[in-house]
Amino acid sequence: MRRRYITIKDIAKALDISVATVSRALRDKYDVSFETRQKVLDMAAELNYKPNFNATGLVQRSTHNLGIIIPSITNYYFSTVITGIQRVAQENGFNIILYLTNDSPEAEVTIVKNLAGSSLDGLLACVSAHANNCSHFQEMIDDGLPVVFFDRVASEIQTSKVMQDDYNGAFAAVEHLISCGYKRIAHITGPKGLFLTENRMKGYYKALEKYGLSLNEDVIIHSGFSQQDGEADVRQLFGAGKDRPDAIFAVNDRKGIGAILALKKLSVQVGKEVGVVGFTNDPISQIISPTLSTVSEPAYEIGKIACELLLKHIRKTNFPAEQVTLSGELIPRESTSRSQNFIIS
Amino acid sequence: MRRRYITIKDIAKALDISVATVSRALRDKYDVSFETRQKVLDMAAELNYKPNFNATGLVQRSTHNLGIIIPSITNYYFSTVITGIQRVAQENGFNIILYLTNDSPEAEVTIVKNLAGSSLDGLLACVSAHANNCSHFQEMIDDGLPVVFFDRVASEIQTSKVMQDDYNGAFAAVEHLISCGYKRIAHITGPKGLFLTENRMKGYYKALEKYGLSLNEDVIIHSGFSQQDGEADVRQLFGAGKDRPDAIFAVNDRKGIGAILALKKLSVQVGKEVGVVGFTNDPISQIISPTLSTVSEPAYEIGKIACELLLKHIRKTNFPAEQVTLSGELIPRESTSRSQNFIIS
DNA sequence: CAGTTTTCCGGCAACGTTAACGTAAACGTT
DNA sequence: AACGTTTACGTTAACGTTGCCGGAAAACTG
Repeated sequence: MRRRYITIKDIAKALDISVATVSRALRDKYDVSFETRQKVLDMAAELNYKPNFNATGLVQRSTHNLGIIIPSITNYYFSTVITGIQRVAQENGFNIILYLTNDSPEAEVTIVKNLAGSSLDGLLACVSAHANNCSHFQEMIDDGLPVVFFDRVASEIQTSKVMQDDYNGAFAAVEHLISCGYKRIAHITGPKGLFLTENRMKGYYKALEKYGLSLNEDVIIHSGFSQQDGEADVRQLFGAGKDRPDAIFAVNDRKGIGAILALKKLSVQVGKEVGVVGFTNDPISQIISPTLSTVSEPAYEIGKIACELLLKHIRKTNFPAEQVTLSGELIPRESTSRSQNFIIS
Repeated sequence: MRRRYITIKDIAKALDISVATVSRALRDKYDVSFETRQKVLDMAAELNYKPNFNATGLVQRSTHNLGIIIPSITNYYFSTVITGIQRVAQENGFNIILYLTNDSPEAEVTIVKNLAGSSLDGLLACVSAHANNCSHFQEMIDDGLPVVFFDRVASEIQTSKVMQDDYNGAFAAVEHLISCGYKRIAHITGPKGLFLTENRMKGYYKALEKYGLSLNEDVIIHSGFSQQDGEADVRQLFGAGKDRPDAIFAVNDRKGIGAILALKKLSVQVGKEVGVVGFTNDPISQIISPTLSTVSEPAYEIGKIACELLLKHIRKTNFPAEQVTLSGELIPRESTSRSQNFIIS
């Protein structure tokens, strides 16, 4: 139980006017003269008045809180998206409340079901990797809570979504590998069923098709999104008795990093013997040796736009759902360069 | 303006009892019979009742929101601390609200001053790098808002604080460098005046002193905490006409990474010629080549304990301030190994 | 100058919940 | 049988704010 704060009643009493007038004056609305408004503002500043969001929220049926549901924040992409969201939210006087699912669908459902409806004005969501069902989000929307998806979107739900151009990004990545002369290109990707995974895979297929390379299901591995997953995938691809690929397209940089590390352990010369390209442009991709070729993702921009869209949904009921796709850029680095000579350390 | 939610009034009306009884039944308190409690619970489930936090917050003078003020979240340490905080908060039914200062003292002051007091039950804070004054935090505390500092603490403020053992960690790092035979050890550190910076510097001094190495102010550089700062510091240390150091103790891994990259650009063999040790045990320190020796920080644990302490302050007024120091561990890797041979890529 | 409009302000109810208090019925006690 | 106790509920007043309505005073109209 906190100390009592200054309220508009205190201001009203101090100036011997009514609370209604104070309220209007503070919100700069109709029906209040210049002088009284000035007096109220001065007194509010003097008493260090802070509005009580619980009270305003109660009467206006709104808090100024936006929820963010995200698998984790300990990687470059997610933390940058959140930074973008936070920036827009702060500029517009909204708080962001963070919920972490740890990529567990059960945790996600629990969190969403427990979202006390009234304590949130809107929701930004990135679905967990192994989600098989998104009806809990649909329920929120039916309840009248605006929801905007980013990155890992729930394709079956009709609402605004913001993502990078997974299809064309993947296409560019694989096209780049092909243009470097790699022929047998593996794809280590995320869980099946995820829209993001599907789209990057389609780009991969399309590039192979365009350049007349045969599609080989053996070199496509579905697993999680972590560095460890990347390492394990490569160990599998390069296991004994396998027909080894000469290039790897990883669904993201973390898996690409894992791939490079695993290849180095296998004494494979990355770039020269086996090309690797990732997706994200995580700063770490410039630090690893050899540096990792990748496709940049506008993470900050995605967060920013997602939040802006959510605010539009909040401010205007029945704001039509928009689907925004931001394009990235291919960034060739050493991991797809055959000319250089990298020594295994 | 959201759709109206089910309230306890609806439940009361449906069962033809009073709202007070419903309220008591839902909170499992005194003065309600087993049968009516059961009826209320069933009806609440049937109607999908969700409590309105604005209303409870208003009457109890509390929300279930904890604020986190932090310079940024796009690095391993901070995002991991937040993950720890989030976990504890979620388990205890608290939300966390994120505020980012971007290491700008002005932004920090603005954010703290605008924290609508009534919308927060407590505050976790990590002060910005160039803060010269922490009176805005003191004001919050005087206002009755519990505040707990973590990592970068404001030493002059009397409240609970959680941090790693900067002094002994730094001592261990420098002692390790000395034991590896490095003699002229530079220290690239954070801004002056920060408690964390001071403590790590004291550990550095102490190790030099213990092993009879002379202290040379020329090889101590104060700057920011980023990788770029680390690179710039090394360029300065290894500039023309300088008496070059043969080892670098970086205040954190990001600067250590920057140092390694800069040294590689200068064609200096890291480890063999110049040893580098960082602080944090960021995963990236195992990915860079050569891998970076470091002192681990229990980031998740720090977040967890900070949040637990804050909850204690919230639940019990005048809970005595505690100062928790967690010890890390020296992790020697290639960047301080003279035997190995690293080729510059 | 009477009548009409505008300006400015106060009173009151409401938002959903809880705490304090009141009370009727049932139960125990001697 | 008369009294206190306990149990289980209802009534009411807050919490801080805003929206609606009404009304007095001031300003404008012809």
